[in-house]
Amino acid sequence: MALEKMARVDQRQSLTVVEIAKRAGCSIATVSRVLNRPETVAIGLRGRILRIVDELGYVPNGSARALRSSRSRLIGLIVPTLDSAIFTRMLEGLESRLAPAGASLVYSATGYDLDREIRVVRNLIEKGVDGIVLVGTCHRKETLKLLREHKVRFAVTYALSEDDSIPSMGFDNRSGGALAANYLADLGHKNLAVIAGVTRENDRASGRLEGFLAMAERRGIDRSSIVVVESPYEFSRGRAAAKIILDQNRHVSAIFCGSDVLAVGALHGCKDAGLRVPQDISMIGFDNLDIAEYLTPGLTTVDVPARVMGEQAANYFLADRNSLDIYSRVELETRLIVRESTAPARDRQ
Amino acid sequence: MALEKMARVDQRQSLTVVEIAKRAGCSIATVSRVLNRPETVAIGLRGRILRIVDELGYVPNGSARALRSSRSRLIGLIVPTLDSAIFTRMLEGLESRLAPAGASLVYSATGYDLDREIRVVRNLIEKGVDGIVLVGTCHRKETLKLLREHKVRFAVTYALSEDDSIPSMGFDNRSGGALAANYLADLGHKNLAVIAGVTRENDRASGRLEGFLAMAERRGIDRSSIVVVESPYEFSRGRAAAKIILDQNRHVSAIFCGSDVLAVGALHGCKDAGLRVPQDISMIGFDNLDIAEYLTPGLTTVDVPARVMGEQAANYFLADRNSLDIYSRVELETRLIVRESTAPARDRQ
DNA sequence: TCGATTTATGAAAAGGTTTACATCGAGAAC
DNA sequence: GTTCTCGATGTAAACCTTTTCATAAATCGA
Repeated sequence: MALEKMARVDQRQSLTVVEIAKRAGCSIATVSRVLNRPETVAIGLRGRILRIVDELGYVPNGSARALRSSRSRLIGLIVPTLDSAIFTRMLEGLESRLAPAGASLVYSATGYDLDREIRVVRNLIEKGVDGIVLVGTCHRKETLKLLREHKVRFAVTYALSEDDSIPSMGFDNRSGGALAANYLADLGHKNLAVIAGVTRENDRASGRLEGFLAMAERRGIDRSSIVVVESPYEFSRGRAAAKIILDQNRHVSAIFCGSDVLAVGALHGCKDAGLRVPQDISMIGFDNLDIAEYLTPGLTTVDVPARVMGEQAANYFLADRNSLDIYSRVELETRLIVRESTAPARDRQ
Repeated sequence: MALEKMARVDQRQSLTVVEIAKRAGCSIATVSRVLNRPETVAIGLRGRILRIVDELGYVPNGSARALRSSRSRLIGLIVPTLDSAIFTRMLEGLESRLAPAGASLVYSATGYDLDREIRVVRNLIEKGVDGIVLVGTCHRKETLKLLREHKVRFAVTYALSEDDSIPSMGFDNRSGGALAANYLADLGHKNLAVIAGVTRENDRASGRLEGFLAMAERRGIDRSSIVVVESPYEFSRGRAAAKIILDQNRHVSAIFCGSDVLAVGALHGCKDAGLRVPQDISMIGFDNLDIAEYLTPGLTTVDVPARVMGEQAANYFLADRNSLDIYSRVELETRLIVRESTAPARDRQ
């Protein structure tokens, strides 16, 4: 009797495919087949096994599964940070597609540090992820080397890779910046300023800035006349940057911000300086965060298809080897969303 | 020669502990030891092995490791959504502590659906996570059963569990609501309204509402006089809710919102109705999102220690069995952050 | 110097699954 | 009726670690 009890305890300890097979009177191979490709098992036996699985509450051991099949159903997501809601939107897009397929998302942050990115990638590879989503095209050689040597599927988002061998689902940051410059030029603004993100080792921030400057020039605005300040994507930094710009250049009539977060801060910076938006100064953001619409004034901004990027990336990782090419490059568009923070330039001294 | 080449290809295919051992002239056990408890291996041999590991770029196979040691270094995070930045803050807190310990975060969303939560939990257990972070105290029995049967460490956040056997790191939502009611009473407001989150199967939303109503009553405001509207946490819903409230009750002088997201919307709803905040109507939010400070007017709100909850949860999951109790319950405080969206009640007809 | 204790290393099993290959039976083709 | 195919199932190896136990060497106390 004591023995029986112990046996029962033993069973409880871990419920494996062996126990299921025993109860169903079949081999463990068949149980495995039912779990993975049910159509290959005769309907009767299949039903019996499924019922037992359900009754006993059997949950397969993912580690064993991953070890043997070398597929973990884990997708790594590496972003600079989630502080700014823009990456969150991509994450939600990814997860929404991954979850129904039984895949999960492993999240890691780099804090905009490319060296840290290397370590993060290594860690994710160690965890056995089937794929990794990266942000931007600028990465350390070692990062790519790791990815390639370990044959981990990966893709780049929030930008389009020039390298054809690197799958990317994103948009052209330069065009986005150009959109803003073009619109400001249309409104007759001639004295421009930019609060860019930190452009060092950040292709998105530098792309937006470069695109803005190039288009401004094309529209007849002297590039060197444009005041550029870089700052990290934080409300307070945007505010401070606006202050710096306005202190030094009272005649600036429009500011383009590399992100909506910066723009929110800059809006306050203008207020601090006693300037009204858009009457005295126009403001354009980038990202089109949900909040942009609910600011006062509503923020004119460049919309970024963040959620779609996530969904498309999911498609890519879920695709089987053959149809990989179909999903390996997705070019999306930015569009200008005009709200109340921009107005025609007033003649000012 | 052809054979040699093939052998080399074979090696490339997957670099394991065996190869490291071969090159170091030791057993695989020793390699494993160097990787896991380096201090148990003689310094010389250890160095040699480490160098080889580095040279060859060996990365341990996490699945095999997890299978054998039954620890995956994966922590699951299950939240309703990341749309609202409040959960993002916790996520960042969690990740910031987990990453240095070599652990990673697996993210899953439930969309406020407790049945979906069951499936998500099962999926995470299957992935072999070492622990699971849950939001709130309200869960299906089956969810807890799964967690217990599979002996997965778990904790509840954003609330305090009444059940002592359930670890929680959170705060009392009722007190938070009470804080708001108390302050509005202090300001002399008598005609109150609440835009609560959807309270069904949501202990946080209902706790905040209940705490608010109870405190209002204590402060001499008739509970039944308070207008309550429930809506999902979306800007547009907050706006619509405010409209409903103001249409039906022009004499309402203060609105408490169950989240800052609702408050942002409600702020707009007031503007739509031609009311000025705080001169005509006061507004209090909940969460103290970063944006709250940057709204116009700055939003008075109840601060939630989201990041700290994440950090504390990480501590709990990182703790070893013995010191588990120390971390298993962390009671945090909410505090009222007063900004410009609240003002003393004016006498109005 | 000798036995006792500790330290460093190795051999081999175990962890739970997937999958290549073998087997068996039944129906199809001739 | 015999051979072939095909579908359903079983057997056993393989995936790559960690870890227990054993062994050998080194240290220590007396």
